[in-house]
Amino acid sequence: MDNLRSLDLNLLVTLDVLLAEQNVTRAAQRLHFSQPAVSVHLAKLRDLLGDPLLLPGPRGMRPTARAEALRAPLREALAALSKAVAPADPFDPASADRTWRIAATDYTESTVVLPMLGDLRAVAPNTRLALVEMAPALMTKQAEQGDIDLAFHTTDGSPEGLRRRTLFTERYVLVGRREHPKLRRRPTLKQFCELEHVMVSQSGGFQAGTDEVLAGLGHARRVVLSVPHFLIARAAVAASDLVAMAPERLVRNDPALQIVTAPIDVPGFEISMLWHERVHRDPAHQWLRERIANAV
DNA sequence: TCTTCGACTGCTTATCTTTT
DNA sequence: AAAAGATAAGCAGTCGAAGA
Repeated sequence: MDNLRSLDLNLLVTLDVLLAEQNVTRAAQRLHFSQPAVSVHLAKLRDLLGDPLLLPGPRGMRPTARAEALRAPLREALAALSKAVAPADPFDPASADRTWRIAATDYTESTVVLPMLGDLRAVAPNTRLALVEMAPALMTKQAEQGDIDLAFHTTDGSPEGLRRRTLFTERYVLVGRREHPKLRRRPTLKQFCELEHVMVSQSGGFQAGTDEVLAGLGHARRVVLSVPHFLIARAAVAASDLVAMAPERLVRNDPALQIVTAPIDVPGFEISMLWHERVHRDPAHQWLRERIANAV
């Protein structure tokens, strides 16, 4: 590439037209330059390439052997460059064979990825999906390096420096197994506190938003199981008399579960999808993001 | 950090030179 | 003599260095 540093690539465009027209004046017209401008271009090209390139002959300007040898490769190179800087082709899901890498928790896998999976398989059958563990601290870097294409996170506390789009707002509901004897009707606050609860905490904690709300009301519940993932909480609830305050979308279509409105109002959360500026305008990424937004 | 100034570039028009 | 190419002069825009 070093031999290109001293070369104004526009001169090559002029040379290409000159070789086609074999006439400085006509080349100038095609390039929308004045004749002297193209004449100067030609002089520079002659100097640069150490060859007269075009010589006056019996019928206009005739290319030298060097110029003739340049004609085809120059054509090809300019066509390739032109293609490279052309607007990106629109994304064609039917023929695409790329792999998507998405950072998600088990909750967003269930509520965001699963609902769009069938659609994705049907519309883009040759693409692949890799779900990777969500690590908020690494997310921005992963997105920047292209290790992940997309991530999901609660809008509150989501990593800085990424583009985002809100997908939905989630609320908490009280959930227990179907036929749970204490959930035939909406429990009172006292009954709610007497139930045995399971909660989700990455760090094995026993305090969550629900407990803060209860504390504000002068109450406390009995959390007897703390698990790091939503899906195991759901499974535990389905298989026992434990109950949980769970995100509604995670439990609403599960026939093994009974959903009840809780006697307290626990603030929900908002889920956003996040992506890097680098892929913001990429047609393939735009397509995927739109697909996901529509599916939820 | 903003402004100014000079060098440089790439074009134009006008004109000269060369070729047919 | 006409057509085509080359050169000259001038103008506008850009860029980097220097100064406020």
